[in-house]
Amino acid sequence: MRTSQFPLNTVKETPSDAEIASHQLMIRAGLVRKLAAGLYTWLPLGVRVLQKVEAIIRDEMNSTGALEVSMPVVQPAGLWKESGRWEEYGPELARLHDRHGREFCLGPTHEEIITELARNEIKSYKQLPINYYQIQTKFRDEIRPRFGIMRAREFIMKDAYSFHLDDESLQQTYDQMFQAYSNVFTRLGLNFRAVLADTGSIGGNASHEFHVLADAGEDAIAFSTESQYAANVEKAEALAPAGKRADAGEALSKVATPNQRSIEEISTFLNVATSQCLKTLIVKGDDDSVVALLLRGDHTVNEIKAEKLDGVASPLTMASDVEIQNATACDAGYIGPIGLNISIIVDRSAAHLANFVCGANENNMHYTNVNWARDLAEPARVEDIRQVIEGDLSPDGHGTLTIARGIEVGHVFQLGTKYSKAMKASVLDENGKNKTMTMGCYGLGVTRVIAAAIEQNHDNRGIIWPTALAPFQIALLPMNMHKSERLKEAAEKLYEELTTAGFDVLFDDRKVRPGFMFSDMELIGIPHRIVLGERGLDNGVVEYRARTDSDNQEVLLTDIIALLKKTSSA
RNA sequence: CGGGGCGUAGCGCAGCCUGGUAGCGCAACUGCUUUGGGAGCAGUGGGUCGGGAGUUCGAAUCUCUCCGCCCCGACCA
Repeated sequence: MRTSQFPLNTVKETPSDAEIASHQLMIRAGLVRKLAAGLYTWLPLGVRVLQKVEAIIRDEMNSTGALEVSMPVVQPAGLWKESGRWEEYGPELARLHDRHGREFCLGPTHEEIITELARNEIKSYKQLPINYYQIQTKFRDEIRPRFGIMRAREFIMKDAYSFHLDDESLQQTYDQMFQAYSNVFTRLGLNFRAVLADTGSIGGNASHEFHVLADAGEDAIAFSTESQYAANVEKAEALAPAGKRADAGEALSKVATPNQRSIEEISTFLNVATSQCLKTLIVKGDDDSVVALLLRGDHTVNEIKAEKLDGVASPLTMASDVEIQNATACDAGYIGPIGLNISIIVDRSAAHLANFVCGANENNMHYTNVNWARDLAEPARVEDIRQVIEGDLSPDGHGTLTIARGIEVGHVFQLGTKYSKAMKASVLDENGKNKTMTMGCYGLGVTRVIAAAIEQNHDNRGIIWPTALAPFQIALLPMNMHKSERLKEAAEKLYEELTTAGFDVLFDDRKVRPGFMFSDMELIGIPHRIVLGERGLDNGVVEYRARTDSDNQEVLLTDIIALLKKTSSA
């Protein structure tokens, strides 16, 4: 491709409304343009990248035997009412009417449609298992679209849905999909983790999210330093600290702590570590009651874990000042478990504390050297209610946890019969009996994975595409070609040879200055660059430089193709 | 949804407080020069100042209203 035929819509200035690197670079490199909040147009360069990703996904999906279909974006409300999601889904589901007043929605996902297809087309167990997939545009009316392509309202997703007679078959396909996803992300050259996800109320045996590790990620991931264990921070179990609780030391004492309310203030004022303080949170319980949650001072409560507990209101809600006054006779900031007359739930780590500091249930007073069993009863109810932190023991017993941010780019899920049951999708089994099919679903964010790849691969000059994603493999840059017929001939010849050798080449035949070409090619992230100049031509050499290199390398014109074949396959 | 901010040329912004008829840089176009890291000089074109209403002799500027966009958000205990 020639730049004279393939415009590069690059911009030098960083758009003011782009926060993260991938968003800025996608605009600057001319991959996308914003149309409205959360809506983007893909330019020719961006489409090439999209197509690369889609090709890899198709390749991996097809090799598992999955079958490509294409379902409508506009979906009739009836099916959503059947599944119950017309009511379940909030305003994120964009609803509309046609000219006859019939109700429709823009598909945020396609479970209903595929289940409708399956119940009509699949009658016998002999047709199972089957796995349908599509690469399709989705629409979710996000509360707050942000980060460009990363959290857009309209986006492209590969979604697959498998149907089975039994759970064993589902597990098999699930494992295949897990492997296919790992293959896709590996081929795309991404640093990713398969993360254990909560199967929640929908049930099923397993669910994994695939996350690309990047600082701009919206999710925090905890993963083991030594094993394959990885989980969303919200879901990672916090084990009790190892070893026995320390023995009680000095006697309990009550100290004045005027105007010292927060853990940080108390820690500084009394010169004790925050991990030696006890944090007492008062939250709403069932009915009109309130409940105390006890945590170590350096830990934070995990709302998801806490609100699941019996006696705790869901969603987790902090008690009001009035409720705190009624329950404790002191202000927030001086609450503690000693003499507290409401039900108490103690975090595992807090139950392991000895000689700790806590509020005295009296304004401007705290206790020090507090010990369970000696100064107050042993915790009656110990639960895991906190967020894991870096360095915690890995829940699987191997290694400790590291915490990194991740961008969710894939999710594989054993759905079970949620949709097939609601929508009566069944087949006849060997005995001629009706049997509800069991389902799996497997999503992969096509547009998001591109943003994620850029987050993970860029520098101050622009994008550094992994080979598999690059819109072009090679940038062929002749220096001032318009001034030298000899150079033009050599460049044309090399372009021809490279193209014939099977490379995607971007031949910069614009009449622009060298620096301009270099900057453009670096911004759009072409992995390999060949510079042709008059001087080199005299010696039969060109300059080669990989996007990741900092120096040029002189290569004989006759060797360049062999070199590129070697480096691009390595 | 709540809170904060922004909307002026294709892009990035100034002007607004204190009303007097719109400017800077980049980009675009033309010419000359230049030519190995986003060139220089000269010139040209481009604006319903987000929309509407109001106050005023006069509104980008003040008031009201609508729209669009961006950012942040429920552990003080």
